[in-house]
Amino acid sequence: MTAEVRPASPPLTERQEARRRRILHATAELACRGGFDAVQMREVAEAAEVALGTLYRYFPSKIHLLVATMQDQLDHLHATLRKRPPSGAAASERVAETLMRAFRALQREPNLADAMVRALTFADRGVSREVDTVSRRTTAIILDATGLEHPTPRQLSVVRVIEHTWHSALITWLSGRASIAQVKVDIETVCRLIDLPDPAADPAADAEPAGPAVPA
Amino acid sequence: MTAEVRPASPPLTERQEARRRRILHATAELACRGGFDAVQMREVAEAAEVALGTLYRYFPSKIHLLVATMQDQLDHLHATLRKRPPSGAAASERVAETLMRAFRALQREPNLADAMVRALTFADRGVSREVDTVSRRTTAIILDATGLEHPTPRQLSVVRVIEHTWHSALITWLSGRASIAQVKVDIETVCRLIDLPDPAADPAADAEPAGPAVPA
DNA sequence: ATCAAGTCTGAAACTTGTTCTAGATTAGCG
DNA sequence: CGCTAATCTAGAACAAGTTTCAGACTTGAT
Repeated sequence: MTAEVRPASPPLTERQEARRRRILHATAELACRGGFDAVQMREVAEAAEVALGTLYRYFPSKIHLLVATMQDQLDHLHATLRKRPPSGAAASERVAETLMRAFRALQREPNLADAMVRALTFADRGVSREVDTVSRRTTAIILDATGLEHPTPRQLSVVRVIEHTWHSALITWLSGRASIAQVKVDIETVCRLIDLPDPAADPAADAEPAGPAVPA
Repeated sequence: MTAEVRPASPPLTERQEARRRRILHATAELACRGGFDAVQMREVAEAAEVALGTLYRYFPSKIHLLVATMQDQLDHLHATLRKRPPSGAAASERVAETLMRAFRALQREPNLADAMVRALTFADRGVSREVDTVSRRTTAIILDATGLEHPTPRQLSVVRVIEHTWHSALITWLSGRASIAQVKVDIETVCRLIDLPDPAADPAADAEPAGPAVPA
């Protein structure tokens, strides 16, 4: 619950970049077998061949580490998705298709998914910045799928709702409380919101347009 | 990650019931100042005047304890809500009104909300049963607000999506990444799904109707 | 090449959730 | 009442996240 060293990351040397990569790689490795609990800081440090203190210098907590891993994986995913854009006619279909593709990717490594998603939702205020980065990337993926160039505030809210559903549905699946089929139905259900017309004037829609409300 | 003693709870003696109450009360107390981190098992035990081992006999983990606390609070809430049912004309308005009332209740004790919600989303498979109870109570509250007597599978999916949004929006608020106004907009946005007509035939809608998919 | 500042290592210590043990208490029953 | 099984207590012990520290190593600038 400490650590304040964000104000613009100083450029890393090559060896440092390599260490960072080794750490993230070891983390994903351990997460793939065993999930959240199997990612133990001492083991990550050992597998990445860095001292425990160094691991904590790079990632100030286990949660930071796993959220950073998620950022990493999201980058891969976004790149993959760009290569073959969704094919549906309606925006809602394209978004649902995109999310189901992401879902299938997560199903391939359910333990890794477990580790990343649990970290994401367990993160407290100290990890706001990093969680927000993940959220912005997810938003970007969804907006890409909609094809919208200049989304209205209402549409942004719809995208947020889709993201909420996405995260929470993942959790219920990971904790064994919902089936894959149910997640699919829920995603398709929420995506229907996209195609709804914007009501002309709704004063509630643009209270606090976007951007996080992170306190100093 | 052990403990299997659910198959019908044996009736508790009076003293046991009292202990259970003391524990839940102490938990809520500690949670109110300090949130999730302030609920420390040793402190709960001390405040409730039971031994640590006894605390663990009643609630096999901190997560179980906090989820049970949430069940407790939900009961209060549901009772309160029944007294003054929502007044909106459309089902979507009534649900939004109900959830916003619940939200305002949580705002009164944000630390307690933090403890309960974090526990809920962090819970792993070992807590499925208890989390599912909370989920069913939440569903009941929402269905009450809709006024629907015999919801269709599609409508149940909508209710699940609303629940997803509710949980996830709470998390973003608790972690300081969304304002109260944003949560309000998101809730109102997702509630618009309720008033959508049921498309006549959608084969996806009734794959795996309801009920948790908890493995033995 | 050399010095200062910053970084990395290894190891121990500390915190808090969880488990375990031995003995005291309690509850139900004949 | 007296017995037995279950429950409760106090406290130690263990596990994993986090912090700390002394000393070795790098880096960058002179």
